[in-house]
Amino acid sequence: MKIKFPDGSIKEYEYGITPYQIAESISKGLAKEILVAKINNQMYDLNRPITNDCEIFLYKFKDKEGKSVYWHSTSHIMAQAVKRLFPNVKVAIGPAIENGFYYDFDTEKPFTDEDLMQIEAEMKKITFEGEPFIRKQVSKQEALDFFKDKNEYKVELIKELAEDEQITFYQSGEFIDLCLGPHLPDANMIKEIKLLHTSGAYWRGNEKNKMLHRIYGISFQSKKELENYLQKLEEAKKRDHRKIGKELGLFATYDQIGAGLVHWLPNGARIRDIIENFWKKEHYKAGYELIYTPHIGKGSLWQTSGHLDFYKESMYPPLNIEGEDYYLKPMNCPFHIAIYNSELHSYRDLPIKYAELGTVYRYELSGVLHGLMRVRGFTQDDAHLICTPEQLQDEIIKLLDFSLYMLKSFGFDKYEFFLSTKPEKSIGKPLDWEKATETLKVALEVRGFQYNIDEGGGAFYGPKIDIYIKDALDRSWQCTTIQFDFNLASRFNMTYIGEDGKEHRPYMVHRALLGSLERFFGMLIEHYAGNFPIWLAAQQVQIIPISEHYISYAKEICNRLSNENIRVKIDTRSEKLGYKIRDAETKKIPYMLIVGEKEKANNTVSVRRHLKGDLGSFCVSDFISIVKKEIENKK
RNA sequence: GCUGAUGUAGCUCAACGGUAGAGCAGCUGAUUUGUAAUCAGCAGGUUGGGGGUUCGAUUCCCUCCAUCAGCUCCA
Repeated sequence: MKIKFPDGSIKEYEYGITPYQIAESISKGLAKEILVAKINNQMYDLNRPITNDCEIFLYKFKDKEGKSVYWHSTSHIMAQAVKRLFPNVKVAIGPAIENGFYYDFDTEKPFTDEDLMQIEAEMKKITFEGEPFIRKQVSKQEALDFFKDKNEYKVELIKELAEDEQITFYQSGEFIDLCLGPHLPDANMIKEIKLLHTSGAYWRGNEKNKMLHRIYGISFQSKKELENYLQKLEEAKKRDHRKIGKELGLFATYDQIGAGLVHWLPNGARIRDIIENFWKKEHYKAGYELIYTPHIGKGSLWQTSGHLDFYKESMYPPLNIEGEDYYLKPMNCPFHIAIYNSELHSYRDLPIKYAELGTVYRYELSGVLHGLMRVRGFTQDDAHLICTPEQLQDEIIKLLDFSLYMLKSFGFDKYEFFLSTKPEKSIGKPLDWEKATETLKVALEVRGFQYNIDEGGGAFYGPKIDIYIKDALDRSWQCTTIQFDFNLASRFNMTYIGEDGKEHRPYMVHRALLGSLERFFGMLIEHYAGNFPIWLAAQQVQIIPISEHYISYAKEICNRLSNENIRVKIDTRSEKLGYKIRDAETKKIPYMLIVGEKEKANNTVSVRRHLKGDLGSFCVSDFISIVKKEIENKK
């Protein structure tokens, strides 16, 4: 048999050789590390004989494929442990996920933390027993017979498989499960296991189905890796915007006012003001007109826009005013279109770009609300771009550039692009959808951006490009969305007068760059862990007089900085220096200026940088220019 | 919305079927300080809201609200 390796080399092997033996023939080290193989695009267990000429890939834990198998096998071990401890529990499905694995169980009483500890201990026992994972091929009938009367979930899964499909069972010890595989050679390869938490999950994600109990966990090959992972979780917890938001007085929600309704506290509001000012300035520069529109509008408006047909479940019930229904706006588009339609437009006026920091209200299920990330009222940095067909492609490319410029300004420089296509529930002609999708695609390709396609993930009114950013912990967040919209233009009968003197239909693109100010702020907080760059910091400088004798000198400095538009305060409390420094550090104020006898005599300040410490003494004008430069560079 | 957990002072947390306690923050006073916590005193709570059981509830039960981990969905 000829076997081709990833480097292109081809070697001859005996019929029936296993991937493990092949790895062994290359090196003992490799054999020790590999977890799974891909044979002609099919994932193979390491001990599954190869019976054809093929191309082979071998995967280790560091590979996505390796991790996935490792975690999937761990989920089987978990199911096995659960079956040992709770024999009446039925197992449903248990895949590997991005970070670890889960398994869903049908059980009367949910798992407690003590149960998790017990299960974890049992899993350790199973890994010590080290039984091999054995792959068994069965017919559909055999499979059905096996699970009949035992487990309706497996029966349901099997029934959906094609008649002639190869069905496989995997057995480890006494535990047999329907499973496509592949798996690790044996349970002993799983070294470190941690069960993380439990939750409810509907069978097949459908709320009409029975609620199952899910256990999440993760496993690694070494204690160190597990510790690193847990540490990363800790780090994420420390950066949680909800925690930092409370500590720094950035934002709050209140029970008595309502869930998901955000209050921007003075420090957070100051940062928002800075973001908004920057945003407005850049939008004017980029040729946008800023507008403001109302928060409610008549039902007929939302009927025309299609929102009442396609978006009603996210809208609040109407307010009845003088016999007329008014709805809180879930989007800004109809208002922007009304402004456009209020006068006649020549092709010479286009493109028209209306931008608005528009506050919208959407009904979100109470269970999904989350800090600033998922709320019920939020402000989109919205804009609608209305242009001729000729301008379209160019405008989309400009938009991509503008988006990235904005994101970069806030310190985000890693992106992922998603192109979302026509969903099932949609309005508009298929041909329009095709054209729109193509325009977005071309824009991405012109800029050379790699992108993923989210099939059926578009909005009901058009295809879209979403940009996800990666933060300091490498987590992805959805930010920019650029959404095509052929439908509203025709629903509201938008037109412009062309060169030919006739009416034409313009194209419309709906976009939000930061997404929503609330979510974006949440991302900023977590990205910077609350240590905002100086241009964003609510307070930039804290002046700390060493004792009351230096307050007047401190005030002098404070005035000079204030006059330069630097956000500065003085700590006049009669506390020791260390106390005031600690306080300023805790508040994450970028610069502390310590002033005492020495500074007063020499007309200087002692500069301490947040998280960095003492930088030595500077004359005030030098300090001002350093700070101004830093603000200018958005560092 | 659903499953499970949680809700005690501004914050972090403790305690209990017999009307709640600490640290930090706050206030007052003393101190006048050199790069991450000076000392002392004071004040601070309808134990998330409502209802029930009980001689007595903050504790047990019900219900509502909110939060957390998920399911589902999205900016």
